Amino acid sequence: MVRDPRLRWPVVVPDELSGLRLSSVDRRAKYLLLRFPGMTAIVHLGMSGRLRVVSENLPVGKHDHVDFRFEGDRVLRLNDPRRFGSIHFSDDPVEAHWLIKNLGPEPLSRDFSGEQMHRLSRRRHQAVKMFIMNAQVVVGVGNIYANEALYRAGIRPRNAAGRVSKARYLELESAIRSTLSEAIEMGGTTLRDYFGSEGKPGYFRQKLFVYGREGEECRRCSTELKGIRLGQRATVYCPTCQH
DNA sequence: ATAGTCACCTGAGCGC
DNA sequence: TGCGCTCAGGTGACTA
Repeated sequence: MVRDPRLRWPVVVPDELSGLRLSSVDRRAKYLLLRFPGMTAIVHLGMSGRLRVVSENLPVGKHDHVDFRFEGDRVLRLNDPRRFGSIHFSDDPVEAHWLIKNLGPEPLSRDFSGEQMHRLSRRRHQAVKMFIMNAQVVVGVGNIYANEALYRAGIRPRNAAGRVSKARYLELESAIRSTLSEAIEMGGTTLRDYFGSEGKPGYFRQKLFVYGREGEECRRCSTELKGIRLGQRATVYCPTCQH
């Protein structure tokens, strides 16, 4: 039941969804895949989206845009203040969906490698930070984790992707893996008003080396961390530890 | 084809 | 207390 269809794209629910039983929930990149027989809901939470299972009697709150109604009185309720999220439905295999089909490898899978990043990056002048935030290269690396991974790998964000050596891409691969694994372990990163599924903050913020620390001292060498903008996104690095 | 910019949206935070 | 401004972020669309 769509209360307000105005998410990133207008929400359109196919009639055939009615009566289907949710069979499983998967994930691809930052998309949640709610699998129904013959139909998949592709849900992105954007920046501020939350899904909660509540009673249908729970008063509808501000920004409660969509309800998936289930048996009994339970509903899966989407709340998304900033409306950067989205919901699509596909009765074809999701791998063929336009949002999914061009996505790069999962960063925690064996399909992801520094080797491949190196190969893909040849002759590219784009900044390496933008390169690893490109979902066709690897998925799941947003602004915060791109900053952190580059710090861990000792690479300057502004370096041209095509000039980063294979050895450094191998470093970067493990930096991305460790950064994301640890962040997941700690429940993600809470900044400002952004909270996790239980309404609790993510504690990875305490382990950030550079993100949000512009002007503060590098935890490793005490150099003042430098802030720049890259692709219109906040970028922070240590001029001493990262080259 | 690649690279860079724009746009979407709301609430937090800040200066006055 | 309130007003207005800036910023944050994911990612497709657009421009050059």
